[in-house]
Amino acid sequence: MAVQFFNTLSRRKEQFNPIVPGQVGVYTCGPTIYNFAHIGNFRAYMFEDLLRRYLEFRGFSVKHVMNLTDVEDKLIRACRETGESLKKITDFYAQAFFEDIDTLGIQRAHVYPAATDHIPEMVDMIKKLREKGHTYEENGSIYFKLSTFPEYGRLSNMQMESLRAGASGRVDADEYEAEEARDFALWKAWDEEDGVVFWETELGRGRPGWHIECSAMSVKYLGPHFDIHCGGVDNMFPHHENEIAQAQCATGQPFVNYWLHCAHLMVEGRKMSKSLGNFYTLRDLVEKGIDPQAIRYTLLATHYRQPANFTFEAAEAATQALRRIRDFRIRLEEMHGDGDMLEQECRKCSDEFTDEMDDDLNISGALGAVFNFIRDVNKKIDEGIVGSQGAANALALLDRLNHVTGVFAPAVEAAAPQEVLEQVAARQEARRNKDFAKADAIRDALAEQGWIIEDTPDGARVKRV
RNA sequence: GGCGGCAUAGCCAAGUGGUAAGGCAGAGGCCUGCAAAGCCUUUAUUCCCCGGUUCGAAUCCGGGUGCCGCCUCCA
Repeated sequence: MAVQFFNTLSRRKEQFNPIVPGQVGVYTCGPTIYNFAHIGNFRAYMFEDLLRRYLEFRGFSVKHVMNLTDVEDKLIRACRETGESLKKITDFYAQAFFEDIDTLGIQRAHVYPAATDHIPEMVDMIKKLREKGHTYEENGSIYFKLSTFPEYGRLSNMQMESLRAGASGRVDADEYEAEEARDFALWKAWDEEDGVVFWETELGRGRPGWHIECSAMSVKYLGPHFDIHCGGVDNMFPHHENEIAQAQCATGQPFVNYWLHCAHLMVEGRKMSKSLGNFYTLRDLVEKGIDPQAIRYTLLATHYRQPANFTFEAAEAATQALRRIRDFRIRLEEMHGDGDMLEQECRKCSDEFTDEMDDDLNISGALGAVFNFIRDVNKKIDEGIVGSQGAANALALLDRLNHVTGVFAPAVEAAAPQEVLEQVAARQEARRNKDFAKADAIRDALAEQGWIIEDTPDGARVKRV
């Protein structure tokens, strides 16, 4: 089977064929760095991470670009309210963002273009749009004239006529300067509220509209026509529609072949919101003592187009699932001698995993295949027929699948200190002497210190709780 | 008002016409000095509700109910 993705443009699964065989350009809408990202944001970044890793697993060479929005209304407000410079705020939250994606094991994109580093590119694109008659000016601001782009609305299936101006209640249509409320700003003229946040350009003193950065930067780093563009479903309209309008009108070429959109995350069955008290940043969850890998697992385990529900019970379940995986690896590492090569099990697992993932990244099915593999191999280990080579084959497979998912890694934990090992030895001695009361006392004492003792035919195994 | 998504066991969640994956939790058993880990059995006669199509539907169609997203800058 070939890789298939659900393309928002066609609303169906399509076989994935890159423009240049073997190479894939991926652009993903990144964070506005004005605050710590919340776990809903990370669900989207996790999906994009999985997409990129799976494409690489399937042999594609991927170039991944993710923008950082570092100039925008909320940021300017933050500057005004805190008195800090734009750069100080964005530098701080950009660093926090990178720390967070490292915590979650999300691979770094190849390029993280920041909007403020690409003002000339944006100005350039706006000039092209102006030359081609797609813009008009009002009070120094430049707007995109939607009526010049009949294709508008194709991605989100929105009929322009049906869009009610200001329906969301967030904008007072009367105050809007655009000829039509649907038109969007390419360039915003400076006003007093912007303070020192402005650029002097050929377009006048002002700042770019939000949408233009993604068009300008994606075209710069991936070319006018590239393969995949991702984002959350909320970005579909108007942001991605606007990107398409800007890019296609400016370059005269088709823009993106596959649009992939990630559904939202709910928390404890409700939409995440501060007023409901279920709004969490990654840092909040880590502070609660949840293993970042378990957070990764939880965010990853639901198919990306499915609305997901983050619960603390699910995070606990993920913690236990990871324990099962890690314990399985420990067992494999202890295998020795000749025995079953596990070739059949490995092939079955690998094939099923790939088939599931080929089908629009069906991670749930793929994880199911791996857990079936774990059970089948555990059974053979119980039968005592697995040797070191078979175990090595199984571990190699887990490593390969870990490159895709990041959840099949061995536990990262410090080796037991000497004192603990001495206690373990003392317990073994007690057991040999049938002094089980003493042996159990030592085990209980170690448990209180966070060490689990498991007796195996080859001796005691020491693990962190 | 318009457009779209979702509703599967206690929890998370696959499956989208052929008789309910997987993980966690629970129960019983094997193993163990006892545990832990592992394995086995078990846990939804049923997939939000009501109709319809079909030999057959969780899966298709119609109508409800509920939750979620978008409709100018929120993943």
